[in-house]
Amino acid sequence: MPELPEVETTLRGIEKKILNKKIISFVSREKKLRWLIPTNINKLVKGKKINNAFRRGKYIIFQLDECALIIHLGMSGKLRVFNKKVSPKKHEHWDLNFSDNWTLRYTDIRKFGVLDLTKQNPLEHRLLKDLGPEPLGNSFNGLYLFEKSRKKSVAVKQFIMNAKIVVGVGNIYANEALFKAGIRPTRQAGKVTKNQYEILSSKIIEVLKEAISEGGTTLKDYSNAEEAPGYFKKKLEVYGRGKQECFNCKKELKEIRLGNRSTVYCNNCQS
DNA sequence: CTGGTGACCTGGCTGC
DNA sequence: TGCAGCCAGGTCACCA
Repeated sequence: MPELPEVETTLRGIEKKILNKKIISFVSREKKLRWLIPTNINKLVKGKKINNAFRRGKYIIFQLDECALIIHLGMSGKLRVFNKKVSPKKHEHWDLNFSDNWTLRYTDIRKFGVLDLTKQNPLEHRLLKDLGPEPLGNSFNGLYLFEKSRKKSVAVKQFIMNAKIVVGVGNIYANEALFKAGIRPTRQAGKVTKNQYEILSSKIIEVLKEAISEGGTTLKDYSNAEEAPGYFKKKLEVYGRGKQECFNCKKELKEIRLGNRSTVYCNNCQS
């Protein structure tokens, strides 16, 4: 499901309902998502509160006293909050229950998501320690991409989707940003010029910010913490539009597979 | 090191 | 209607 804007939207939707409230229980109905869910979570979070909730890349982190929960939504994960008794349905894998009767519930059809607990600094966790800069942070820019990409033969689309280079750019927004920047996704990363990386970095930022302001992109089943869809889909220019006409030049958009991901671009507008 | 592929899961859609 | 095959917002593990 979710790229950075969807994770950000989810976090904004849940945080005010869960911060600084006493946790009465953690309940899991599934042993394993992408990896095993630690069996000691309830013991370690019960009676504590979430002091801080933040996003790093596509991970959501809840910082408690002496431990942190690390959450990733995978392809189909969702978090939502509610304050009435709702019995869990299929694929609703875990709940965090608070003393004021609010519940945070995780749903994930495909179980590619992650739930882990660490007593260390969560940013040093094995899944987080090698992540690249935040695209909406101040260390991300065209010069950074240019320098990181020298001598790399990988396609520029796979390059910007690599979380060790920059976090949060998934398939939808990679396609969109490359279209806006006029760069063909198949170009070797090391052959994209500094000037083009300046444009590309600003388009990545632009498309992510706009998607956040629209509440993310709902293709099939993404919904935020209040179960509302995102509206960015209406603004997609290439993703999901293979063989349709380019909004810019009216020629037919090409759809190929790159690194096993569907990739759409305009052969005329992107070079 | 790098790039490429398979793996993890479930469900929806397409086409025979 | 049935069923096989393909596809999906991610990303890690493993191979050459």
